[in-house]
Amino acid sequence: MSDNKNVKEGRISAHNKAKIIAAAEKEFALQGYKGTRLQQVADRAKLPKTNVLYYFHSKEGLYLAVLEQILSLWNSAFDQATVEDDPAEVLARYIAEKMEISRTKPEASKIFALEIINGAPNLNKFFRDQHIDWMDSRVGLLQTWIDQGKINTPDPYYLLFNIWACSQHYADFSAQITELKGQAMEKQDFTEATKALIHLILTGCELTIPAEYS
Amino acid sequence: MSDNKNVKEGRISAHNKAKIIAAAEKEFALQGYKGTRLQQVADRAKLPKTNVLYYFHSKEGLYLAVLEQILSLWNSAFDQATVEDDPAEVLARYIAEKMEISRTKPEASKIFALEIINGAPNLNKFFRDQHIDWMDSRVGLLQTWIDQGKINTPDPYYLLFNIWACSQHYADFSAQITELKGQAMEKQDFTEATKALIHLILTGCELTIPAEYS
DNA sequence: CAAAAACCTGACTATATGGTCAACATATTT
DNA sequence: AAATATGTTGACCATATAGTCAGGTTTTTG
Repeated sequence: MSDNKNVKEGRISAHNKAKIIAAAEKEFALQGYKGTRLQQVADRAKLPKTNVLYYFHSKEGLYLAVLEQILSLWNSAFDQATVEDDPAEVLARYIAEKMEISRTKPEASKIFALEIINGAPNLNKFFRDQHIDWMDSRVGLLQTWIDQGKINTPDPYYLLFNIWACSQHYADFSAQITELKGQAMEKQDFTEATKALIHLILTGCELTIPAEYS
Repeated sequence: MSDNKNVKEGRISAHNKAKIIAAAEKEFALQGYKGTRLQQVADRAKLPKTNVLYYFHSKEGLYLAVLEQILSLWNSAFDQATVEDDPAEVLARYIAEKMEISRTKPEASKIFALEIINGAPNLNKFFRDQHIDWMDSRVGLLQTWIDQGKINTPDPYYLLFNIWACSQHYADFSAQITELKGQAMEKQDFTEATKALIHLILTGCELTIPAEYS
């Protein structure tokens, strides 16, 4: 995972890698891949630029390391859901999870968005196949629920796309939201936005909203 | 609008400006501002790079011209809706319009998204104020409908954000959607996606879906 | 406590790219 | 048909930046 045959296993200073990746995450999210300057990453991490290159042999290597860490955020309780579970519970929890990521990891969300807008040239390397498998599996589950008449929605693909779209939006478009609401969203605002989204999606699927999410 | 005191009103060759802007739109959408090379814009427009600089004195000038054109897409029938109108009709039509823009102008949508992810440094110059006014007005309208019990949703802001999020998603994340669905969305797929989204949002607001959108 | 491995970094380089400029070409006006 | 405004372009430049390298320091290991 993290030992991209870079250096033969950094011991004490794997600490530095973390600092650099954290700094790089912020820079990539704000400036994009091409717009990010290694010098700025180094400055943010309070290390000389050469040190950054020492751990990650190239800008691309650094970017891939950042991306790899970001993709781990896709893991969710929804992965293990089965037909036995309650659709309303599962979906509400999934939406809440996604919203929580947007709140706590907005940079990760932005980098993911930038990558996809760019045509996902790097994601495909180590994400594509498992992502497709995951999708097939989850679409299958949702379709079963639809067939059983438990949820009412025209298409499981579009349902998932719309959930992702809305939850990601609160991270990716935070600048616009801040302008239009007059101030940045706080934790409390996210709680309300999450409730609103769960209300919209579950009601939209003719599901009853679980008590803990209403 | 288009005569940024650049050149004293190009006559025959305002034609070139259009060619350059169209080329730039594609490049900026795919590569981002920093990632876009003027040479590539010029190549795509089949003109020498110097000619691009002749019409748009700088890369930033070109970008702003592109952005300005994109922002005109925000105009919508929803702008003129009043309390008298039928909320279901108005919202369904608005969603359909937004989806149509995602289908026919994906580059514009992507550039807008990139700009906002970047913190909207340029949008604020000539979009911010009117955008805020528009939002206040439309939120007011929706709130009236909510108060009248015509639509059931917790918050007009989040309703609009979620509509934008979903409709934009089909343009911005087309690469991911193509991977997961196995092929790029065609016009017919957009028709289905639009129906699915209208179903989700209107049902989510406890509105009846107008016949022409079901 | 050596020796080796890992870590650190200032000085440098190759290259790419936004932008300038001056000479030239073509339209437009009087 | 001058004269003037507008359009065209190759050659050039200043600058920024990813990446190299050699010589150093610190840490780990036997």
